[in-house]
Amino acid sequence: MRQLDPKLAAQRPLDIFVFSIESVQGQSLKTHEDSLRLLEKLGFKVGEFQVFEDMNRVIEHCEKVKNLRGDLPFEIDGVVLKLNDLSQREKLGYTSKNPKWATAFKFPPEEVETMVRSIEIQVGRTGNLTPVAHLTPVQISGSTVSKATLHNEDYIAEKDIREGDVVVVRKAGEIIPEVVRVNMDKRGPDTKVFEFPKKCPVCGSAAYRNEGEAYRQCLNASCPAQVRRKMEHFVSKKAMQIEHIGASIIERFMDQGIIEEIPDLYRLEEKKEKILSMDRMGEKSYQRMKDSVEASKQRDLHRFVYALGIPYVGEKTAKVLAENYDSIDEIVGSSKEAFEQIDEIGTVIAKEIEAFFQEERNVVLVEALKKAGVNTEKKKTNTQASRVFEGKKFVLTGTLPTLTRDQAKELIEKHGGSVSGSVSQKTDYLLAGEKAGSKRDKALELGIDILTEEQLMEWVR
DNA sequence: TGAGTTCTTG
DNA sequence: TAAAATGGGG
DNA sequence: CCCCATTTTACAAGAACTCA
Repeated sequence: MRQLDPKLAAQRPLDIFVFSIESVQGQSLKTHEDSLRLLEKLGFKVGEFQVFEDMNRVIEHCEKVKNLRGDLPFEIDGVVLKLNDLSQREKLGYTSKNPKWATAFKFPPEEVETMVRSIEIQVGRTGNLTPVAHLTPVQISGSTVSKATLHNEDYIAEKDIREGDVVVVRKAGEIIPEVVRVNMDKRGPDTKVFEFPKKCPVCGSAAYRNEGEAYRQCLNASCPAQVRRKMEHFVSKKAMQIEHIGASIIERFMDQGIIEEIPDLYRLEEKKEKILSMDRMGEKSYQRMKDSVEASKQRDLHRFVYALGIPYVGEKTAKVLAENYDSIDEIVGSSKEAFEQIDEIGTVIAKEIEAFFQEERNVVLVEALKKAGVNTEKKKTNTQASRVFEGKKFVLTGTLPTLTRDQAKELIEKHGGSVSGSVSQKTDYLLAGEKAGSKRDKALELGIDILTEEQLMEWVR
């Protein structure tokens, strides 16, 4: 489906099951069942569903579907269980990743045997050493598996996984390869217990493992592997979102001495000659990278905080920090006592943040980025407003439940839309409240979408 | 200790 | 992991 | 025009760890 030319996609024998409806105008849906019935009535195919009152029936149903799996004209990997009552759903809400009102019952994944050719050690952004099994490639549920993570030292020891072993592999959730166990019957006579390296495989410095911790870590902050991974993290989509610079460009540029550390990304023009002289690097590639780097100077504070790669400061915690401080300088100048006062930040993370900014190198990094022109301050609400209404013309009518007309207008304009007085062909949306009159009729006649205040708010959120 | 996040992997 | 888009270079 | 390398993106889980 992912085609630039829709005609190409249209040629493919595609079909759709609709499984959810996000918002409807002029209808109040109380349950998920209602919404599916409505979709059916409107002519959409919906996935098969059933409503249960009793959890035991739900379990029975999952078992039943499991047995039906092979008979279906399409592949499934499980059954989705959702709370039917929409108001109850709202009460449960979401974590930052998942709804709390739905879960999936997954069928046991297909298991296949293959051989562990070698166990390689990778060094991550934080210095953690993670062992990865390189396998003789095998097909499992539709794709080729050639590697699988072994997590850590203990995991290997517990399952006694050795190079040369025949192992049972499966794809958890049909995606992530996992080594389930060793087939001991097929163990060769001269396999050796895997010895986890005590040195960083990249920089050779001693790798320590703290009491009670799972990972052995390379503590050398200048370890090339770590520097590289930190840079990948910095440019990544959820961090500074520098497009067209990925893992392999970073690696090649580092090998060529074009970049050594993160701030060098902002000085590509100094190395333009060298970049262009590289294989498969032309003016266009250079310019694209340059433009992306330039654009990254305008990212909001929370992205910057996340991009720094402070231990345990992921996306969520970065946002929490950015809500509590207006700039990176304020964060750098703060203390662990202050961090601890913030909800969701405890003693451990507070200490990590403080320690991070006590490192000279990290302060230098922040200063260098600031100097390069990277934004390190929280943007004002009006500049960070979304542009969801860009180019859209609105007309207001009736009395809105909570907003005054002026407030609604301000909100629409803040998000890039415009408001006009009367409904015409050019109108994109009618925002209608109580006692909407002729404008509403006109909008209906012209087939213009009619929004409630609630839907408008939903949109800008 | 349960819930949620981070970190890592293909 | 797979697949499409993109640009470089032959 | 074709081949190739690179990026991007969706998919997703499990282990480790923190917070409260």
